[in-house]
Amino acid sequence: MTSSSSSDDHDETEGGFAGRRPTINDIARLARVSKKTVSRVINRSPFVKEETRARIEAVIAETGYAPDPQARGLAFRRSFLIGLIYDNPTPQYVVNMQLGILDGIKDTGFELVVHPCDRSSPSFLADIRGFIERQRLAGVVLTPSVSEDERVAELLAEIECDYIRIASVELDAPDRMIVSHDRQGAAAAGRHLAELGHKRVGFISGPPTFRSSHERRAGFEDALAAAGVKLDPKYIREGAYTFESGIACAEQLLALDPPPTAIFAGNDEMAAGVLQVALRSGLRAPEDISVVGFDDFQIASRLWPPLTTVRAPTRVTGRLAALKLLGAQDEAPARPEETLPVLVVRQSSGPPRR
Amino acid sequence: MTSSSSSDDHDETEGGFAGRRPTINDIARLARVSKKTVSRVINRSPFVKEETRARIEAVIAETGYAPDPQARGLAFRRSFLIGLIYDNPTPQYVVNMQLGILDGIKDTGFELVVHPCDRSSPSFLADIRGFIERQRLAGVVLTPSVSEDERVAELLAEIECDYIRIASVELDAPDRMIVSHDRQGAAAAGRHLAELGHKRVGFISGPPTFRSSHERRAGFEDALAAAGVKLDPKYIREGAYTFESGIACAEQLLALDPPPTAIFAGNDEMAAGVLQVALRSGLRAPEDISVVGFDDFQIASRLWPPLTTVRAPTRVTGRLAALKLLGAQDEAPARPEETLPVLVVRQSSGPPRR
DNA sequence: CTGAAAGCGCTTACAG
DNA sequence: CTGAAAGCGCTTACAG
Repeated sequence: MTSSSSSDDHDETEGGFAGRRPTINDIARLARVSKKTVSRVINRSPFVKEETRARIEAVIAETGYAPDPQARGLAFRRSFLIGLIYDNPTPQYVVNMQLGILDGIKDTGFELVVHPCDRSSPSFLADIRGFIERQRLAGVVLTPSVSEDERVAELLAEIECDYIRIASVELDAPDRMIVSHDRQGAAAAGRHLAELGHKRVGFISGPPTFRSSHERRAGFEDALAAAGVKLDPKYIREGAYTFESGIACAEQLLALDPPPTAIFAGNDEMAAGVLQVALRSGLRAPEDISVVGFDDFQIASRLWPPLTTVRAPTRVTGRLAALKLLGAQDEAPARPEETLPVLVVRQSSGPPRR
Repeated sequence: MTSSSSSDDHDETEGGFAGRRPTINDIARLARVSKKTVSRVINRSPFVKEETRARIEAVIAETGYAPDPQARGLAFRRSFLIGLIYDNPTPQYVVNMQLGILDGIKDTGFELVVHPCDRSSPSFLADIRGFIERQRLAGVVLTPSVSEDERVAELLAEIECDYIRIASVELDAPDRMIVSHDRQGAAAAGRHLAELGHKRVGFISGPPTFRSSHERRAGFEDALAAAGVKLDPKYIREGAYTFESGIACAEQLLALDPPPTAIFAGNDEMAAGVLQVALRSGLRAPEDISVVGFDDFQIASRLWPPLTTVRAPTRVTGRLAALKLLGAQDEAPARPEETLPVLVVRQSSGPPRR
């Protein structure tokens, strides 16, 4: 036995590499193959004899070997990082989305890098480009409203960065899109209010720059119409998806004569504004005014009365986006019902007084 | 001129590298130095002649060159990634902390990788270890309550990973700690209620497993005592920093005879529970019961009445943690007042009825 | 089905 | 103050 022929009489199982982690060379030597063959196993090449593969995998398991993502990335000219690009004021959306993406990349060796940005900044596009090119990202997930910006999509196509756009309408090729079903969620809110017997119904939309604003209005309006209730333009206001805009719009709507008996706000933040105005004015919900929101973020159940709202499956959406980005949609398919928004009826909605 | 002596008659300014980004070799060639010297400039070595440095920096600026973090990381045996490790149910805390860390690493070439974890999982420590070693993280920021787990600190020391612990008490060496001043924030809440004239004051603590629970209680109790108000044990309940626990504790406190005229909850979530119980019971705040929270997250101003609370400078704390981790505290020092919690008086607190 | 050579874009010793 | 050589831990051609 020459001194170089083997060293497996040393303790080279887990933690036995003199404090350093095993590398592909260690695995190759222990399994008596070239590192190229170990590489084939790592990358799931089909061109490896079953027996060889088994031997290599045994050594990998025994040593706890994990390939170095930086070295792989350097050779691949592409990192194992997924970027989440967003410009969203709602922390809970961001956190839920992150959790979902993390669900999707779990045990794949990919990691999530977060990148908030400012769509109104002059360096908006240059920032995104720099971020992606510098890190050689494997791909990015775009959430509204960044996802709705065609300049971003064009940029990503130009620099050949894989991406998934999450939006309420199909803005791109199906394999680059996750469509959230805002329209259906808003329709559930419309049916709910119609079923309760409301005729004078108010609506506070999000800003027109968000596609979801239009989708939620359309779903709501269609569902009302289907139940024979007309959404009167005089009961419609344009908000900005913010608490403050909810307050301003609610003040206007509740000052009308006659006022609406119910208000559907485009998101929970604005619904919170409606409730605050109502309570401040001495109105009671739902006796004097029914209020329905959209999102079902934590705030919804903390308000008084607890808010009837539409729960969007943000985390599931994030997981699906990650799986699609990694081309692994089939691995953990979501049940269809998991991807649909669902109406959560709490105490802020009830029949109109008369 | 030999064919290899120079090629700067080609267009090799920004975007002129035939679609590829410039590398250290391109810069070295254009600046007529070795790549080692370019490397010295990148790494701010003092041993470069000023004239040489200027020439290299000019070429870097002209070409838009940015060193590849993966290649640097591979050579350094350490990535340019900062990990945020947390087990925290409050989305807004997480998002604010992320924003702060991103503030701190802006333009440094480092990126933020998020890693939520479950402190109660049997693989908790192994997960963290795997995450750090696999990615060769440059360092991690730990937030409560992960930051308070000595096993985590020991693990990080063992694998020689730099870390910063954010906690309400000095648990570690100063250069590894960012101390949040929970005690002072809670004291402001205590002074506020004492000044309003409350004598029968209730307190709902966070879970004993969080150091902040003790700090907030101590600060509150001390401030009351200084004002001659005793915090009677019968008005103290142990919550869990959750909305539900706030409800449960409030139900108990408000059922006492006589009930407290004011309640300080250890965080906004529990304060929201207190307000919900009060409103549900037909009590009015602040006329029948004053309520004060801690955090000033979005929910605070959405509640009815808007919640008096203590605003913690989470984002600033995150920035300071990142700067400390990168050893650049001096670069953008925070003004001391930026790092202190501040009482935000809204409408949920007022003088007791009698 | 398997491997030896060259290379990804940087840095660390080591010289000078 | 500057550089040539070797190496970080992988993968991509290219052979066989």
